[in-house]
Amino acid sequence: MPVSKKEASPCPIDAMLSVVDGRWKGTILWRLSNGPLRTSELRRSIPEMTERMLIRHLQELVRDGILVRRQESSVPPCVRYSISKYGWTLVPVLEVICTWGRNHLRRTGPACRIVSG
Amino acid sequence: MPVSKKEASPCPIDAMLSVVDGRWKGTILWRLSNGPLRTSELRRSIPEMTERMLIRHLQELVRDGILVRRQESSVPPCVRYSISKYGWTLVPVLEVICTWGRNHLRRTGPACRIVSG
DNA sequence: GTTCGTACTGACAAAGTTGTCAGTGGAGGA
DNA sequence: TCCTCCACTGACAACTTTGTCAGTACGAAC
Repeated sequence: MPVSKKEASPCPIDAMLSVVDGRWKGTILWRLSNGPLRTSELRRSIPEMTERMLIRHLQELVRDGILVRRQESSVPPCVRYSISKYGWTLVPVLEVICTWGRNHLRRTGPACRIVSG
Repeated sequence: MPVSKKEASPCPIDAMLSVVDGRWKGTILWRLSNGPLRTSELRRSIPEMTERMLIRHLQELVRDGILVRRQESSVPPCVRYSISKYGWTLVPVLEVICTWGRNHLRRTGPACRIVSG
């Protein structure tokens, strides 16, 4: 069940976009850029997102090497997601994207609720 | 008939991605970053893309203010698309995306055919 | 006078993404 | 005992995006 639509593309732009693309991936990465979070913490911090989609996106980000999944073998289970070393190379790119997007919103839409809020 | 899926989102990352997202938008922008092109020139330069999709993406990019459409009132019609002044602010962002993507492909996939080719 | 090229539109099918719902197993609380 | 929490899976419906096909108007080439 892939979440990102693109099959492997040889275009670097597509390749990059396929990593962050997905309805909630950007948001998830912003949340995690403040430090590791448990699955349920992430879910509660993005109430519009369903648990199903969260988990699907998390799995893809882990597959792409952007996130690390760490599980404490306890009951109830405790799984913590964090941005991997490789994932951190993506963060400055997201910042550039965000800067442009913020400016773009000033032309068209309302202020941001996710990043500056 | 929207091509980009996202309704207006207050998140700047989503806002930026909604502009470049779409199966062929990145490629179209790369082509046009070398100078204006006619519709048919663009179509021929990206043979995997159908004319229908090209036109839909072009219209969205014009709507978003990224491209400018200039029509010479001649027969047969001659329409030329170019990157707008505002659109040029997007190009450095695409370059950052491209750089990361190229590196990402080195971890996983083959070399690029669209940008470096 | 039939076909080609140009830049498009509309209707619709196919494919891809997201959302909904139910269910897993075991600890802990009422 | 029943219910909740935790992190997840599977089946499938709903929606979005992409692709296919036909058709428009006009002139020019053959």
